[in-house]
Amino acid sequence: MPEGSYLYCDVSLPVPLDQPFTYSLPETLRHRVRAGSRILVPFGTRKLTGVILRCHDERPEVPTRDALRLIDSEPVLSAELLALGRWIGGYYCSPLGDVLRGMLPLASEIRRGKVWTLTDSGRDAARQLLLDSSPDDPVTQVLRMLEKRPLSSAYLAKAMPLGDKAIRALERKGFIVSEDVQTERDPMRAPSERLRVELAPTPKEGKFNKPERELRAFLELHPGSHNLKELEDAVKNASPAARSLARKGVVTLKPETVAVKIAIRARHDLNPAQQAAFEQIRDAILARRFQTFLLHGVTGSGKTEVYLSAIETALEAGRSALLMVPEIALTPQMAGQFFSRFGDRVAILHSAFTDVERTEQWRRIRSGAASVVVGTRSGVFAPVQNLGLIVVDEEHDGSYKQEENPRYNGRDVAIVRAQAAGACVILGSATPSLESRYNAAKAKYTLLELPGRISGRPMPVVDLIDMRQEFLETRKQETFSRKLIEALGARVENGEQTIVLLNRRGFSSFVACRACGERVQCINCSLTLTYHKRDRRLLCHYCGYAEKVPSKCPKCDSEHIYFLGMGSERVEEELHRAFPAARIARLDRDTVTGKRQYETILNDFREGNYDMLVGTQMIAKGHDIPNVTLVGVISADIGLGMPDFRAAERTFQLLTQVAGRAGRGNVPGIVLVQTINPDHYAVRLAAAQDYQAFYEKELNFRRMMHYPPFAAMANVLVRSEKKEMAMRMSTDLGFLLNPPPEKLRIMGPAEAPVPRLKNEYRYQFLIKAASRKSLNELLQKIRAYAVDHKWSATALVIDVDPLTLM
DNA sequence: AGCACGCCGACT
DNA sequence: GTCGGCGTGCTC
Ligand SMILES: [Zn+2]
Ligand SMILES: [Zn+2]
Repeated sequence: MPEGSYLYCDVSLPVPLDQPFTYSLPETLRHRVRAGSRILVPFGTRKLTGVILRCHDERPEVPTRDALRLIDSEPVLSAELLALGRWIGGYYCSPLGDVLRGMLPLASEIRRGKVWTLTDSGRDAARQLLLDSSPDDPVTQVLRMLEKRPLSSAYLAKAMPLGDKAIRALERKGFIVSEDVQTERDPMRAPSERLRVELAPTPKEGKFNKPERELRAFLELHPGSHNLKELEDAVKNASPAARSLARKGVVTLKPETVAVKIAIRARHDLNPAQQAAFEQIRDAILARRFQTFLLHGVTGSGKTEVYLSAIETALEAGRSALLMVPEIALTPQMAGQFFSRFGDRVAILHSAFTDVERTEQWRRIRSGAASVVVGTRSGVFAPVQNLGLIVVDEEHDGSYKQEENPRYNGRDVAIVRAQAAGACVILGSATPSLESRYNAAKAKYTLLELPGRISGRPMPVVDLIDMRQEFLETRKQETFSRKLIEALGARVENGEQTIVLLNRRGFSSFVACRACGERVQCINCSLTLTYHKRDRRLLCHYCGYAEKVPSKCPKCDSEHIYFLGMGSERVEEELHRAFPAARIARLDRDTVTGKRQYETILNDFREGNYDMLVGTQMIAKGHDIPNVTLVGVISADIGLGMPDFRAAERTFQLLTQVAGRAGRGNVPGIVLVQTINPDHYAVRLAAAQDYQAFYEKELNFRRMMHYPPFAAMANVLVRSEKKEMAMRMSTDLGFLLNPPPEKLRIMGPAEAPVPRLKNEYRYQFLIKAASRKSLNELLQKIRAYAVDHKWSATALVIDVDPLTLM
């Protein structure tokens, strides 16, 4: 890496303008700038943090402004990662600035902070106003808050959602001023259990209060670093004392290293199938050859042991390894497996960590101190050196796809990164995505199969229950079939645990009027509101809008309101009614607001504090769901009716995954699946646990319809708050795309499946292309068209390789 | 995307 | 007359 002296640098900025900006470098920065470092630059009236793409001496045609400050002396993005970012920008049609922002260790750090301060005249005005104006006037409130201390605009916006106008009015009058601040994260803000305190090498002298003196004395007596929380037992008020001593330079605070205390776990011997799979992977790693493996094995077939052995091989060869897991699976238990095998060589990248902890993990990875990285989707950007292996567990999982810009798929980015690095990739799944499995069939990937469960554990027995037949026989529309009730009752009797799945949140999915047929809709979206009984309100699952439960029809005033469609909350209630003595827990987005509750509920279930676990797909995913003897599926039909070509695949995956939770030890589990589509191939073949048959059937459908993996696909959506605007954009784009270029099929313009969402009208085009190249060329043409016609940057949404078509 | 500038209705 | 609405244009 050349370290010369440069006059200019090209900077990528987090703005929707897909171009670099050239800045001149002041004397002090000329020899320090490097491609991949962050830099603070003036941009219009603002200051922005961008990433340096290139340093050079070529005077640009336009006049330049001076860069302000270099943030990193060492690049945060290596040349390898910069190149990967460029690839993502091109492939997924996203501005490079957006891509790079998402690759940085702390995306939040990029967001510039603005702090509002009262001016002198503002202080006078505040005193006046506080005397004679109403206290709930937003202007008065803002002044009162700022009188105590300056506040960040983010804080003000949160405290007063409607204070925006008041703030601007006050600024115009000169009562308040704003200042751009580059927020340096204050390490002292972390909770005490996550901090270690140590005496500074040359502690400064000064006046101290009692807790400060005691803490200092303790640290002199017990040299080394101590966990701050634990110190509080020995020294009263240690936490505030440590923080104030740190400010005075007497002690230093640093983040606690994430430590899970588990004894180094002995490695299991691999069974023959595992060994055979491992040997192929090992050979590729040792040959430093880029190769992608698809490791296909049912739940409990021992994929993890293969991962662990492969990672070990990479480490022994002096290379590092990256393990990607779905968002929901990254739990302490999951991390613990890796700590126990690889000790402190492991770094965990997790959104639940504080900024300080994440920075610390990131630093350990870049320095090479950590050579095994466990992370989620964005973990693919971990700054590992000398990458030898990337494992993508549950490769079919939807959480690898980012549903906002840049809309990349972490699994696919992993493969591109590995290819550039000459590394291996293992894609693991019990239900591989059609794309991956097809790539294996075409020999683009190497297929490795792990047949059956390890140590001869039996596969579960799956029974389909035809709910149409059940209705004919009982003449009653019940939630639970007689067979399921009986099976659940027997488990409660025996003290065995059960899992009950219904992949739909809430109590009932809509509220309707018997008199006029009206269904209560969201005011922002063309969707019905879901009834949430516990919260006594109707909720929109897409925009969060909520309203009270109506007692009469909002349209015709009739009081004959009824609730339709069943959700997990109602299943829980009906189970309570059917089994009053059973202890029941529910696991879905409504009972799990943070990571903590998820773990608490599962731990309680594991310890036997509950008899039944009801929930949505959350109870099917995740590695730490305990196995049970009975799994009940209330309705396999949810999702099958979705206007989405992946509906069958998703249903198959979900049913297969939840069935995998059945069976303990040598006792085969039982899975009872209720459905009104017992003949649908996704349901039938999931019950038969026949992946191969499903794959072939679904592949035929995709081939016939020119869907992936037989076409490269993109969803192009235009949106606007004004319906006419959205329609005009879609018709204009329709003309541009007509006639469609060679080798491209274009469906649209059409209303999006959700025509109005978050107060925006939406129209879409589905583009299917025989070649990647022709698809990308067309998409770039569409982008250029949008820029030429001055569409707002948010009006056009391009989703390459979409997972959902909403 | 932000943010400034600029041009028109409706309030002191 | 000013205040404040949001259309338009620019950012190295
Ligand atoms: Zn009505
Ligand atoms: Zn809504």
